[in-house]
Amino acid sequence: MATTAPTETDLGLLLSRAAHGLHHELTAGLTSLGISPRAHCVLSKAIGQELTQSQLAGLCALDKTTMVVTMDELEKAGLAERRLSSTDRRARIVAVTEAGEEMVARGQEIVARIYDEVLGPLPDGERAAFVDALTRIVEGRLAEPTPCERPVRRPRM
Amino acid sequence: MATTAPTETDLGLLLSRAAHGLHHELTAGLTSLGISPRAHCVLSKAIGQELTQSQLAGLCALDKTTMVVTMDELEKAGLAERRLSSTDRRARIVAVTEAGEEMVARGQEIVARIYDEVLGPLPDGERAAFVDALTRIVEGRLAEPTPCERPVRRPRM
DNA sequence: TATTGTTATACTCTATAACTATA
DNA sequence: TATAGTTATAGAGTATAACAATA
Repeated sequence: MATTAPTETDLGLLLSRAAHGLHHELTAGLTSLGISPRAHCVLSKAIGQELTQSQLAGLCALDKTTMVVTMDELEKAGLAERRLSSTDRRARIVAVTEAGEEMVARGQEIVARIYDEVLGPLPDGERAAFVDALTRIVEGRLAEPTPCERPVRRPRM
Repeated sequence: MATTAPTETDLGLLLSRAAHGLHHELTAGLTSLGISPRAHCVLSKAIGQELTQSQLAGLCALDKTTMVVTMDELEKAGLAERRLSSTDRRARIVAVTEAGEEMVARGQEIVARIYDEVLGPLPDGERAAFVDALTRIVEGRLAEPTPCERPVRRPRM
């Protein structure tokens, strides 16, 4: 009957399931607004700022070509605009429209509720500690990725 | 100068970056053994067990067709075999070969080292709490995904 | 020469659908 | 009728490459 040792905690699987599960919830929750989690993320980080597409891509961990696609969507939906930078004529500043600000506001409500539900299993006192720990992990060893022959693609957002 | 409120913690982005970052490290670390994180995960969970492909797929959060592909790889590499179940003639039991056991042992060393490095930014006392919290989150609200018209694909593994 | 943004396209990879065999 | 596994293929979506404009 001696089955082998109960597989030790699989951090990779845990994080993968958590990220995918949350992404799923965000996708489901935001469909009522007709916006993707990625578009919402870009929009919410651009609001009230004067960021170029590449700066925004960096903040959202997106490839620059993926940012182009995202901006195309946002512009077509009238939620954001590309404006010429006054200091660098190559760059485009991402400006959020009024409709975009409205969208972010409504999106944030949904997103905040989902975050709250997802963190629900943790006692109040532990939530901040968890998010803080996760932040430190992301900014730690993972911030300087090991070079890898076969590039590892970003997950869907 | 009043830039808008510093975007509140973006749990989605954090988890996405953590999962992707770790996946990247695992991929880079395991290339020396010629095995993918997914194959290692399947192998490590099958070892010493008598699990069918679909049971294993459930444990590893894989689609059954993805499991077929993975098993094809593992079998071709001589790391695992499909055996007929003695109780259900439809099912295939995943058996890990000796070479497979050796591979898991070597892989676990690498994976354990990477986990240790990734959790490095956390003080010793917090690591277990973090993993525990993450586990509860995954087993909480995220365990019963909200129905969603547009199915959200699993991330790459 | 390096960088921003764009376009077009190639590639990776998961999921769907259809099917067989068995329960 | 439902499930395990397989095959083939569609489909989604990110990354690569090449290019134009500018720094």
